[in-house]
Amino acid sequence: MKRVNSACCGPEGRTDAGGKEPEIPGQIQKELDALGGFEALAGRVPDATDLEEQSRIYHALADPLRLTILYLLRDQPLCVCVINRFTRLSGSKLSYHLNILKENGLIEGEYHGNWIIYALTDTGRAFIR
Amino acid sequence: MKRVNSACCGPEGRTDAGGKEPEIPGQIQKELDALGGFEALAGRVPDATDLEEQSRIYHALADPLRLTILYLLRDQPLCVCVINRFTRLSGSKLSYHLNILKENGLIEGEYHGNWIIYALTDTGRAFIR
DNA sequence: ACTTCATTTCAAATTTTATTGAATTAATGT
DNA sequence: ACATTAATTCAATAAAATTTGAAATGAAGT
Repeated sequence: MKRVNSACCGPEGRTDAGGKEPEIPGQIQKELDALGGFEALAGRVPDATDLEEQSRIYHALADPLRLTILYLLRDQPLCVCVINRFTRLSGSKLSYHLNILKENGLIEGEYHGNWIIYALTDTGRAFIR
Repeated sequence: MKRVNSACCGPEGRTDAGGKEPEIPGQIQKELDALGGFEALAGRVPDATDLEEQSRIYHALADPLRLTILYLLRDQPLCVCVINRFTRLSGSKLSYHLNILKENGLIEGEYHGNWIIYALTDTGRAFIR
């Protein structure tokens, strides 16, 4: 890791005499204060529900196989059979990954006769260029 | 983004020794043909390297704690000490998550005197609005 | 050199996620 | 009702990610 300016930005005089909290370097403290101080940090972070929703979607996207499926569906809906014929996965494995994509709102599936046809949702489409 | 015929036909074989491919529903087959047939599917899927890179980034984003850190860094760089004071995580746990964000190019850190100051990279910023 | 502070690294334990193969459901046709 | 095909579900296992606490590192001050 790059190391820079060892002398410059120490903590300036503020002592936290009884304090157990770690010191904060002066430059950071200054920028923090300019933006409303430590307390204002909370306002920049989405609430827990929101963060969990976001991270669930990212988790669904975090696998090359699942991304492959999404790209396959980019231009047209497909039955599981075509996806399977392309990926050569075992049925249960493919089903497992399709389900993760579905549960997290990236694809949706619908029976058409004997087959299930999967298609990207709008959410899914937003991630596939 | 590069799209190349690579993700197809991986090492996982389906045990289909009888050699009979599953049927494809007529409507899907028609749409498939209109877009170049089954063979053209490969061209719509990025190559394996590309997919892995994408999924590594999504994995880094797939955790509420790590998203929290990214949002904290949205408006200014911060030392580990401030992030820690906000999140109240153990040092090693925080370090673990910072490292995942760093390894995947979402943040970068640099020593300033006694502290390490982390900041969003351009890549990281692209995901935090 | 020694001490302290901020942070990281390591190894072991725990938790979560993914893979496998067998069994099951759903739809269609006979 | 029975057989066939498409796809899912289940339970067990394997693999990967996360958490924990202790020890190590790097920088600055005494």
